[in-house]
Amino acid sequence: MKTFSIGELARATGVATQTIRYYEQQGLMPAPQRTQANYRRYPEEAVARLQFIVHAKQWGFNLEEVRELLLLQDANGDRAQAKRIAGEKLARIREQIQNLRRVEAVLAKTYGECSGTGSVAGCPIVDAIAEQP
Amino acid sequence: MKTFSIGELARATGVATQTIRYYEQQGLMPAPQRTQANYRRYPEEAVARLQFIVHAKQWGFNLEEVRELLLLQDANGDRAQAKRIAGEKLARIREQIQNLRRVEAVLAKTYGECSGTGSVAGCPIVDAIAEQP
DNA sequence: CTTGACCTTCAAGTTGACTTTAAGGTTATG
DNA sequence: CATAACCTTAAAGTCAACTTGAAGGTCAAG
Repeated sequence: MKTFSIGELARATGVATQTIRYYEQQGLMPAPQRTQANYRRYPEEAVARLQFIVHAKQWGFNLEEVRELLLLQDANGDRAQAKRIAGEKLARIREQIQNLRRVEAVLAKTYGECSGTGSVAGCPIVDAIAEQP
Repeated sequence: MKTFSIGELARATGVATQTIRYYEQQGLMPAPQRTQANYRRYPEEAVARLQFIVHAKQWGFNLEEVRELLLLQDANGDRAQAKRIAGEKLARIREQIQNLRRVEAVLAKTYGECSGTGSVAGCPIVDAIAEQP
C-alpha cells in the first residue's frame, strides 16, 4: 500500500502542506506516523479524508462543521446526528438564499430602472439602499 | 438644527460609539466638528449617512463597497458608476445564489433519503459530501 | 464637590482560516 | 560532498470588521 509524504499528499489533493499541518493541529486530520527522521507518513486513506474536507468546505461547511462530520465518521456515529447537522446547515442555507434573493430582486429592479446617466442624486439604486431593507 | 454627541448618534442608529469612530477612521463617516472639550458634534445628516451604511451592510455590501457608494454620493458622481458598482454586486449575488442552490438541492435530496437511523456509514448525506461537488 | 455617565486617544485583542517567517534538520541528485 | 528540494517546529502575520482595554479628560446631578 502506497504511503505519502506531506508534500505528496499536498500535490495529490491541491492542499498546501502548511494547511495540512494546520488541519492536523485543528484535529481534522489525525496525526500520522513518523519516519525515523520525524517526517510525516500518510496512509492512502489520508487522501480521501483530506478530499472530504475540501469538498465539505466547497459545500459551504466551515471547519467546525467539517470537524463534526468527521467525528461522526470516526466514531461511526449515528445517522441521526449527521442528519441533524445537515438539517441545521440546510436551514441556514435556505435563509441565506432568501436574503440574497430579496437583495437580488431589489437590485435587479433598480438596476433596470437606473438610466445610467446623470448625477447620482435621485439614482434609484442609491435611493433603494438608503431606505429600509 | 439639532446636533448629536457620538453617544446620541449611537442610540439613534443602533451603532456602537467605537464603531462610529472606526467608520470615521476608515473614511466612511466624515470627521465632525468638535466642541471646546474636543467632543464630536454631529449634524443631523450624520444620522442618515450612518443609516445608509447600516442598510448597505444589511444588503450585503462590504465596507469597501459602501465606501465606493458614499464617495459617489459625496462627489455627486455619475450614475453610470453607481450602476457599474451595483451591476458587479448583482453578478456576485447571482453567483452566490447559484452556488447555494446547488448545495441546497443536493442537501435537501440526501436529507430526504437519509433514514436518520443506523450508523453513519453509507449515510447518503455523508456520501454526497465525500463525492465531488 | 464628588460620583457616575459621558467623552478622548491609542493600542491591542478577537474570529476563522489560513499564510509567512525563521531557523534549522534530511535526503536525493550530480 | 555540495546543493537543492524536501521536511520539522513555533511563532507571528494577514484580512475584515469590529471589540476591548488602558489611561485619562469633562460634565450634569445631588
